[in-house]
Amino acid sequence: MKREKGYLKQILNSIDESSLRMTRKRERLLGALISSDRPLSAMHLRDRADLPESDLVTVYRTLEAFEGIGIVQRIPLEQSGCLFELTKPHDHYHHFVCRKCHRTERLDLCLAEEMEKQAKKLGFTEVNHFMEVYGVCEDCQTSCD
Amino acid sequence: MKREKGYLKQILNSIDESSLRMTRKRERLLGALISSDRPLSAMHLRDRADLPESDLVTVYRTLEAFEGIGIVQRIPLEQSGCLFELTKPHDHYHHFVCRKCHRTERLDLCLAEEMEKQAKKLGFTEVNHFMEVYGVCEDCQTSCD
DNA sequence: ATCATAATGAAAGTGACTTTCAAATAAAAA
DNA sequence: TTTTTATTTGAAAGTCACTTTCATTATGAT
Repeated sequence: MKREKGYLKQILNSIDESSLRMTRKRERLLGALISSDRPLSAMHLRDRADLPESDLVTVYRTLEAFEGIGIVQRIPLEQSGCLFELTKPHDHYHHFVCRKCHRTERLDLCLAEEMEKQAKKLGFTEVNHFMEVYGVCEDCQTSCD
Repeated sequence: MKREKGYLKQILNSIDESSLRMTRKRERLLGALISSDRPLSAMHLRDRADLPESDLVTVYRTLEAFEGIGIVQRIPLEQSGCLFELTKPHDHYHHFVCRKCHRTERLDLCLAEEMEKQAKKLGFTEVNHFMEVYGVCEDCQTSCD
């Protein structure tokens, strides 16, 4: 998960330009997102940000707010739940997700344009898309269970 | 949602070849799937099959069983829940899904091969993928809410 | 410092399944 | 046809991942 130069500055700018208030908790959560080299669940992010157990609700609200201003992307998991990752503002990615350990790799492939074209032909608006690939990563193949 | 000729016979064969027992409830549910021209939720399918409210659990179990033998596909919705549709055995499709009315259109586009190739390069096995496009269909654009 | 707006915390609520386990029923075997 | 065996069902409780409510507190623009 390589990040471009200037990436963080862009993220901070997005926050500044939004109406979001930067509280201590949000700073910690942002730090947790920045420090992680992979998408994490809300619960893992709460732990990584050293927030108390009861703050899960704040984590969800903050992630939703960050998603709203385009600096966080949500990766749906196969059965339920999702992971969150920091993105270059308003960018988006697709992933390979290990269904055992939830390790992810970015997929350098996106059909956005082709799909939007087809969607428009069918009369759909406000189009977005999900495309994720699930499998079992190398490490998990050898471990039993 | 055009269905090929011989489609139903293939589905019945799949059931015969499986270890699934064909009960009255399963027949009704299969009928509900066959008679619908679009993917439906478990609840809608229960209603369309005229099964009592309490039989939702049976509907889920049957859909899971049908999915297991490859004659039903699950279409995840954006926020939570999913729709189910009958498929040619072991085939799969991608969709445009209206996020208001859940009307779906098939998308004649799939990156399976390209993705599987990339997945293998990264060491992933047991790969599958999900790719759905969400938007608002023509009918829902004019209705308020 | 004031104040309008936004964020937080505790607790209850929600939706969509999923599990448990005993009772009923299919299909296979005798 | 009658057993036998495995599968299916039904009712009820449980689970998971959030989401809402609402009173309290904090932020940041003026």
